[in-house]
Amino acid sequence: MAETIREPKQKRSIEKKERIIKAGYDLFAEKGYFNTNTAEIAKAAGVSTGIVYGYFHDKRDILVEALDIYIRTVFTPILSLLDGLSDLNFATIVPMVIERGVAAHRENKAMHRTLHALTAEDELVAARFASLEEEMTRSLSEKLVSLGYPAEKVFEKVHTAIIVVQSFAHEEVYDHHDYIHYDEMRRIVTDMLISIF
Amino acid sequence: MAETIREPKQKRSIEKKERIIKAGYDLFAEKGYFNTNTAEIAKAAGVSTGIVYGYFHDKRDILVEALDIYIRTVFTPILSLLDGLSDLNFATIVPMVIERGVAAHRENKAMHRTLHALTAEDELVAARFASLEEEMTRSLSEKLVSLGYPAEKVFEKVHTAIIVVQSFAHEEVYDHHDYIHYDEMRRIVTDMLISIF
Amino acid sequence: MAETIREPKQKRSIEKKERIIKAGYDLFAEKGYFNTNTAEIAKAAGVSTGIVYGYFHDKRDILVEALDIYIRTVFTPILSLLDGLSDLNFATIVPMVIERGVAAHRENKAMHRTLHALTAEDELVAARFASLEEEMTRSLSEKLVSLGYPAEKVFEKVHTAIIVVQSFAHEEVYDHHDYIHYDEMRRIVTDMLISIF
Amino acid sequence: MAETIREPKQKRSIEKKERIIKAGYDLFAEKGYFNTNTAEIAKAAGVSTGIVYGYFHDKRDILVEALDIYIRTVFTPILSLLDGLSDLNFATIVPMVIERGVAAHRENKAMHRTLHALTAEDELVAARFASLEEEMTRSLSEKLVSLGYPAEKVFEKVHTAIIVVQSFAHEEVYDHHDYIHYDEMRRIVTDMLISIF
DNA sequence: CATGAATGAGTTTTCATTCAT
DNA sequence: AATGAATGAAAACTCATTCAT
Repeated sequence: MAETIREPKQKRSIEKKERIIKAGYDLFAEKGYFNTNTAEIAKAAGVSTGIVYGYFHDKRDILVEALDIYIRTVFTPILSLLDGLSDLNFATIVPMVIERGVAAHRENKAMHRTLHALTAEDELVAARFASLEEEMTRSLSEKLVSLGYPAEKVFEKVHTAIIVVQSFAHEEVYDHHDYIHYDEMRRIVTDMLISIF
Repeated sequence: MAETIREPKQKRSIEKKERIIKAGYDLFAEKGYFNTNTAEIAKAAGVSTGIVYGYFHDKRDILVEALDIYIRTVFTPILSLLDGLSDLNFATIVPMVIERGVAAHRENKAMHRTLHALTAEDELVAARFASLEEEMTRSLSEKLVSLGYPAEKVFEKVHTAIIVVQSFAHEEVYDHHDYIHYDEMRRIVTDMLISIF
Repeated sequence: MAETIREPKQKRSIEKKERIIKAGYDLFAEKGYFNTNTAEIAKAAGVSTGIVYGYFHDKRDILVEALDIYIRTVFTPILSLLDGLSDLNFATIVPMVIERGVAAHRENKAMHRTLHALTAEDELVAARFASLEEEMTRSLSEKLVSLGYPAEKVFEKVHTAIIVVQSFAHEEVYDHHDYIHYDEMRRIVTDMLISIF
Repeated sequence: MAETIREPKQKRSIEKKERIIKAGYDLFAEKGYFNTNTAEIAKAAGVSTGIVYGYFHDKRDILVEALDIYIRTVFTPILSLLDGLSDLNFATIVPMVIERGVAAHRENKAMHRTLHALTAEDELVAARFASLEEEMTRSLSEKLVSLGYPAEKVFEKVHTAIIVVQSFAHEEVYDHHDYIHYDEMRRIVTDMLISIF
């Protein structure tokens, strides 16, 4: 009963599964998770409703796989940003990271919002989000330490930086208030973060 | 076909309406908006399902009113924090504000999460959240300026401070990662914010 | 969640609940349990699909209530048959009981079949059927003993009689084979049962 | 549009068809007809879902073939029981037949239940069951008459015996009530049947 | 012959909203 | 104003059967 999920091996099937995830991703992003139904996803993916349940346990399962894609999309470029570095000039690094963070938000605008939202209604999504943050914090911290940065309080510093970048990116991408000059704000945030390190 | 939402004048009615909002607030906070149905709200409020629609247009309307309560609950104490001040010693102010922000989060823990989540599925909620931030930024900025703080970039500074405090409070209240020492992190955030002003 | 079942107090509601059970009863009897869906039941009862779930947990719940009706219908007349007796003349009693048993079968023909069938797919139904038999055996046995019949092996005798009557009734009502003269067969069964007592 | 059901001639195919019937038999017996799906049957038989429709018209067709197996299984040993007889000593025959009937029930316990159940939802199954009984009655009657038993009412007597044995076997195998001593009951049934002949 | 992915109609169930009382 | 029974559209999910490979 429970194990009727197909792990597609053939190329055509893999493509189909990915089409479903993509359709789910787009629809969830556009209309929100609760405003999207499986029939729509199937239709958007160009498959029947039935086969959706051949690849996924249920609707939430699609979301979870979409979440993984999202995480990879957002996480990887930020990490790879530090790969090329040999010394630690935060006056250069911080603006780059902020830029990348904002870009990631912008590129996945709607999905970020939806996924973030689900955090309140779904434990599993919340857990994955938390572990994404953890992984980012750990990876970045290790990178810094390997480049000679003192290990003391490095987790706390990096974690603070991450939530600040996220907040700012979220702010700039979604909440865009008229009374704020975002260039100025970005400069303030940048200086603030440099002051940590 | 006139809109038939009552603006209850009598005390008994006002109480009843408030009981419904309170019940909605608690239930939404506990189980999320989509996992709560109107019958439950009515029952928890001790009224009939039908009369809910005498006081509210629809289910979302209850949410919106609950949102207002939330906003008042969170907003007022932070603003009043600055009321007693006569000079601007940020080394004192910043920790107080952070403390207040975390407390507000803690006291309204679940509701914050739910409301924040709805931001992605509901335009109106998103708009109210945005205007809450705007109002806070404006009020606080004016307060600072009236106390002699230079007006230049004050909106941006205050706004940055607000989102940072929010992020940190959210972090400390919900996401509580094992690998983070929150005392240290709070100190880092405090210093960081002081550095802005 | 689980306790949203209405226990209707008002006459109109009780009637409605009974209409649903009756509709279920008839439809299950006519087309079988698995070939009947809730929408049909609702339609036949002249109610909406939704309200069915106001009165019953699920489709099977309707069946269970129908089963209770069936049991009462079949059981009561047979028991009351013995009520008027003051002495034990089995040459009179046995034909009467057979007659009543066949009549009960005939009157509830299709439902008996369906209910009996469900025994194989549903534990609860099987259990209720078993306890019906138990109750019948006990009641009849007590009755006989109170009228002076020796208590020794009375359960076994009565139980045997019950299953024989049931089998014969089932046979006569449903399976009606051409090569059998049912008058003769009934006489054989009658004599056979008299021989027990 | 010719009917495309294969009548498998090759040994491998015949085996495959029989594996499907066997799988169906076991699964239907275990979980009931409606709670078993064709994919499960195919999997249990070690074949693809598609090929099932190469050997059977539809799901019910599998059931029908399983029914035939069941009938042979139950029918043959009882008939052969009488093969060795040369005289008619019912005091010996009746207990043997009862014993065989109970054994057949016990060995095909679950399937009997399922098949019997289907009687209510499926005409064809009902018809086959009826003709099984007819065949048994006729064969046994002929046997008896050929051994010198008077032909008068022999069908009715034999048929009565058959349904009684069936009922008792069903009772002993499935319904096993605590308040019944089955040894005693079997003795009662035995005596009762001997009294017929 | 064989595979197993794909179909899509059909089923159960929920729930925001309405309405007779 | 108030009740709570009633509505019915909509949603998630299943599965017998077909079909491209």
